[in-house]
Amino acid sequence: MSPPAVAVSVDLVLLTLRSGQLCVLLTRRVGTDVWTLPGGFVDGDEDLDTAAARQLAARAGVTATGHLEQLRTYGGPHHGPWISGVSVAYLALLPDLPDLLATEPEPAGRACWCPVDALTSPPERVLAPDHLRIVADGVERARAKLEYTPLAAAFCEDEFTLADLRRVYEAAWGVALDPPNFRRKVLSTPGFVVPLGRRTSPPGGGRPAELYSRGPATALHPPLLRRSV
Amino acid sequence: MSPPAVAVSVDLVLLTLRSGQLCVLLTRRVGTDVWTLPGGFVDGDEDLDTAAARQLAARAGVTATGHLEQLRTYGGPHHGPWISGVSVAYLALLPDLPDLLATEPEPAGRACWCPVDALTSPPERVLAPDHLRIVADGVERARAKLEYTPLAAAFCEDEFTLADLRRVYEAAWGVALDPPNFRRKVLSTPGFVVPLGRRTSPPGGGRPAELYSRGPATALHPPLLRRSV
DNA sequence: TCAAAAGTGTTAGTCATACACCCATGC
DNA sequence: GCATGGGTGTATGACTAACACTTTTGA
Repeated sequence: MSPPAVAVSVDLVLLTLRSGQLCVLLTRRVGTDVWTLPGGFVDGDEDLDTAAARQLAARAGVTATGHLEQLRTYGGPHHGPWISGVSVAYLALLPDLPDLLATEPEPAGRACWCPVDALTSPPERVLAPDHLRIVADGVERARAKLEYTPLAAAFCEDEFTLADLRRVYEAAWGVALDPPNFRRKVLSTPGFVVPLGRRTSPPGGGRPAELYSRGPATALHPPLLRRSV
Repeated sequence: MSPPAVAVSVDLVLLTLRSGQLCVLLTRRVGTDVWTLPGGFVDGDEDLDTAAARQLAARAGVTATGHLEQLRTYGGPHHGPWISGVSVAYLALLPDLPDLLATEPEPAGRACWCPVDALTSPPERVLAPDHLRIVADGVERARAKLEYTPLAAAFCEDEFTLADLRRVYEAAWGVALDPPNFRRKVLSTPGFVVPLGRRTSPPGGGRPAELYSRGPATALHPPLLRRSV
């Protein structure tokens, strides 16, 4: 007997930082008020990772910058009306893309960056419940990975200051970090960031900050624990 | 147009500790010398998690004890001959099951616990390359999760001593841990283990050790870092 | 009585935290 | 000058690592 075949789709949890808030990209289904994650079906001849990268390029116009990883697979008859068959969720961390809504193919008003805090307690924007679960998993994964990987830099531009990096942690964790200690911690972690030898002036005055780019490390030793900076 | 449909299977990375070695359950394909992970197709009307639990019960005769979580999903045309369509891998951590080979439905010689070190450098047992990748991902996930979750206890029986727990870490990480410091670390982590008030004698003499059971914690604060016990 | 394993005590070194202070720029 | 933010110094406290030592069993 031949095995049962089901449709496989890829859904993206696209996270970025806008105005100090962690935001996720949502799209509105045609003719409804229901917001969902961007995504689409996997082509028959492409890899899952390839399908996710294709969706990311189509939705955000991004290929090189940022980070993309598989999050989790959801599926089965109990996962709600918006997941049919099996859904492979991917998590992407991107720097702020101010011109995103202009470059994507969706008409205006059909996609938006929504602060993740606005999805819960009480929700200011209604998301399909199965997709809400996926967003929660993605946010939790991102928050956890900030601790022991250098992924915070994926939220920054290619060149960034340590204050930029610190603001990523502060926005994602909702805590205030001590700038001097944060600086020491990051610089003492091999391969986290590499200094560029140039400086940039902060808006509104203040001493120019050194510029850094992402380092070669894939894990942080020691980790930057949430309660220890 | 209707979306392309593919077959979805669930594959299990079943880890346990045997004689102080981290081992994975492998099955041999009929009429070949190729070893693969146990698994099977997902039924049309069942959840992915349900399908994984069903496979686990069928393969190891286990339902209550141990830990089962989704690992990752593999798929696409470039993932080798042994994955057709999409494969959702699950990771299970189990206590040593001495009677496993007797209770499973496979005939003798068709399934075995294989030390994970015997799969690499140089391999003593040949595993399908795509499945080797899945095993590596599962082992890495397990090793990492020992640091910041109480999952080490999933490798132990329902009642265990701190020495049992310590041997899990030592086997998984390949390091020797200082028993006094390990004891202090575990007992000072709230919810990791709960004392039962009873004791058991170690084989071959020695002071009886206190018995513990798994605690309610789902994460370790602070984590039990690999280089810090 | 000896070996083995559990458990306690202790100390030196390391690291995190908090905060005082200095530097460099815009206004 | 003064506000603002970047960056350095430093002392206190907490925690880790290493190991000496005691306890309790089997042989």
